[in-house]
Amino acid sequence: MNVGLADIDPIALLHDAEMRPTRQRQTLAQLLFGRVHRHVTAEELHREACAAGIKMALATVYNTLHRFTRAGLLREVAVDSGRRHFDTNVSYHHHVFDERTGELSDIDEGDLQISGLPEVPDGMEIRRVDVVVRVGFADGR
Amino acid sequence: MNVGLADIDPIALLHDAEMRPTRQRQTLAQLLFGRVHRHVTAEELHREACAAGIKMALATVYNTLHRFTRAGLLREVAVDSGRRHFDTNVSYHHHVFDERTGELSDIDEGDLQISGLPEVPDGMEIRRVDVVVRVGFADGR
DNA sequence: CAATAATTTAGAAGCTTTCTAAGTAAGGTT
DNA sequence: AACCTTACTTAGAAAGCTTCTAAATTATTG
Repeated sequence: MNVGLADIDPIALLHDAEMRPTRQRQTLAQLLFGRVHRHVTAEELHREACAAGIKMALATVYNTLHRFTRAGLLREVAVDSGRRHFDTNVSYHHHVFDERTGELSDIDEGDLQISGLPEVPDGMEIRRVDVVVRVGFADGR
Repeated sequence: MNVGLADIDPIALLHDAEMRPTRQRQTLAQLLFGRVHRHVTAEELHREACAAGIKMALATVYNTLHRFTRAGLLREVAVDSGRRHFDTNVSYHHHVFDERTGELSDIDEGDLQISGLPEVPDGMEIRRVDVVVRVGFADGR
């Protein structure tokens, strides 16, 4: 349960997403989908790619994160109003956000349950439900 | 339920929040707490204040929103990673976010229920739980 | 009314994200 | 391979929101 992913083939993954298998995208796919599920921001992922020796423009990371999201490989999570967070786990689940560290972690599907989602008007649909449990030190800060 | 607030006295409100009753803060308090519950961004509130004839620096609006939040008069809602949203309704409730319009609306307390909130380690506490139901057109865009 | 402390302000600065236009790489065809 | 076409990457600029700074103003206290 949620321990990891099968080893993936970045080229096949990119092919399925109808994206050309460039060196940059292969690197990012490897970093994102290579092992366990992850939560990343563009900046973090960019730093990792550079650290791995594959320098690329930050704009490329942004472009790729958006393409992956559009392809259903990533899901965006609205946690803070400063930066965008992306989650490789696209199945239905919710999050804990640690306000000290800025770290995001999954709540296993089924642990947290929601009932009473509102009706939406005809022609509209629920796109996503974000539940973020924000935790911090009990003593204020 | 949730139709409005009693008319407030901005000076008393500011006094209770241990904030000096400046003209700017009185104006903002009036706009925020004068009638029904509201969701605002700094930019919106600033525009309203200017439209009401009380020009003030955008920085003042930010400062005041933060002070009000710290005083428990406002609550921040994490919905989009571009701007901060503040809600005058600080009681426990959740939100619907319309992705077309960028508008935020309340879900009445009790309509949407959550169970199974996670345990947090000793010394930590749950600061806030944000539930945002994101809606949009059923046909993609 | 003077003295002190808090607040406001304009503008600059900071950050994250997006845009632009030019260069580069990939895929398909011969 | 060589070629053509289209997709992708890139650096840098630009945009958008928020915070900072230092000086001027305003509120409070004695």
